[in-house]
Amino acid sequence: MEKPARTALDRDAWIRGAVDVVAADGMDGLRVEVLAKRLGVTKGSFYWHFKDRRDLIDAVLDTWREGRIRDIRKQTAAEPGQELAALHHTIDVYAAAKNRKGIAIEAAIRMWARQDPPTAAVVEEVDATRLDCTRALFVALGLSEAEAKARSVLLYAYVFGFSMMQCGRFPMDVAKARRWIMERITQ
Amino acid sequence: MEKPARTALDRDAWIRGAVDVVAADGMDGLRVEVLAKRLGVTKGSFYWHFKDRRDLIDAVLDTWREGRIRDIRKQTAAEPGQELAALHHTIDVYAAAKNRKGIAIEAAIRMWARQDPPTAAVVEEVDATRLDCTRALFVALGLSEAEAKARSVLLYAYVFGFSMMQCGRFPMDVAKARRWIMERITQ
DNA sequence: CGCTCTCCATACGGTAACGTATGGTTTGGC
DNA sequence: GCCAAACCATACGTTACCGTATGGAGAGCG
Repeated sequence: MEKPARTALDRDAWIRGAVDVVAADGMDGLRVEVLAKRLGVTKGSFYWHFKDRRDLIDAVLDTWREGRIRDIRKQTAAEPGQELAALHHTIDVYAAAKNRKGIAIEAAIRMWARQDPPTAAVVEEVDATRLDCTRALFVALGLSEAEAKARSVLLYAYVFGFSMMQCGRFPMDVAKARRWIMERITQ
Repeated sequence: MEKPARTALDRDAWIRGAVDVVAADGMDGLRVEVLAKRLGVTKGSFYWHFKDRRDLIDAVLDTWREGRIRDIRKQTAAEPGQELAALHHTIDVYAAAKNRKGIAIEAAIRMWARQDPPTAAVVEEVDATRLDCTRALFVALGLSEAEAKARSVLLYAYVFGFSMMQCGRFPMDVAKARRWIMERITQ
């Protein structure tokens, strides 16, 4: 009868390709015919799997939201006594240079959210989840609710903000600064 | 003979309109014919004042760079003894909700810089200037070079990052958190 | 008045992309 | 072997936008 597995797989292939394009060119750069060419097919295939371009965008957003929420829950699931290490690890993972693609997607989606309310809602959910996860870690370390929340905000603001900055012409010891900042946020 | 005043003025009017569009729709949304309609003229006028669309983008970038550099120098020009107040004021100005348009332009240009090396160079110059200005304030407050640089990075990363976050679904006392964070950065 | 220079409108050809319609190819079930 | 469903290619009409070519209106000046 049906083959939802294969269908789901092919739809996922489109979504994966779309995510790559978004990372490289932003949501505005996500074009049906361009993506089709990238995947070696024509848009006849696209309009079989998706209603229209908006349908693809929504699918990308859903995938992103679920992945980010699953990820932050995993990163912040610390054994008692390992909360500080989990915080350090979280900062490292999100601010890491190896995460260039993830950062690009974050930026693209947040930019797109400025003109698309549904996307803004998704970003809001992801941010709330992330903030709450690190808040819980800070609370477990003995801080007050208010300070735990403030530190969480500072943590993510730093991570996102640093990824948007171009420090190439500002001479400094990056590793040293990073260590100092991490201490400042977590201790 | 010539009337550089009027010509410069009209070119500036195009640039001002372009900046508005960039703030609202990003650099990809900056379209010659759309902007012309916004300004109540046709693109015949545009191609009189500009060589092509790229010429307009470069003009927008130049205007932005000069404005940002002039602005940060003004914000951080503190009398001796007023350095801490200047730092607080700088954070307030850049992170202020009243500065929504400025923040939108920052985000749009930084997004565009990801795919446009000349823009990346402009962003790099602006960032280096800003970082150096606050670095000088921290040094004037008696901190070491290394710590002054680290604090500057944290300061701007926080400002930019916070502007990209959607904290609507994260319940907290925003004013209180902001005060805590500001203390954490400057003291 | 007539000339020139500035500034803009109109008209054009070309490209890219959207979404639809329709037909062709493969594949699993009978 | 045949049918139907899944999947994709092709062709089409439409819109938006780029950049160019060309003409025209108005201002300043002799």
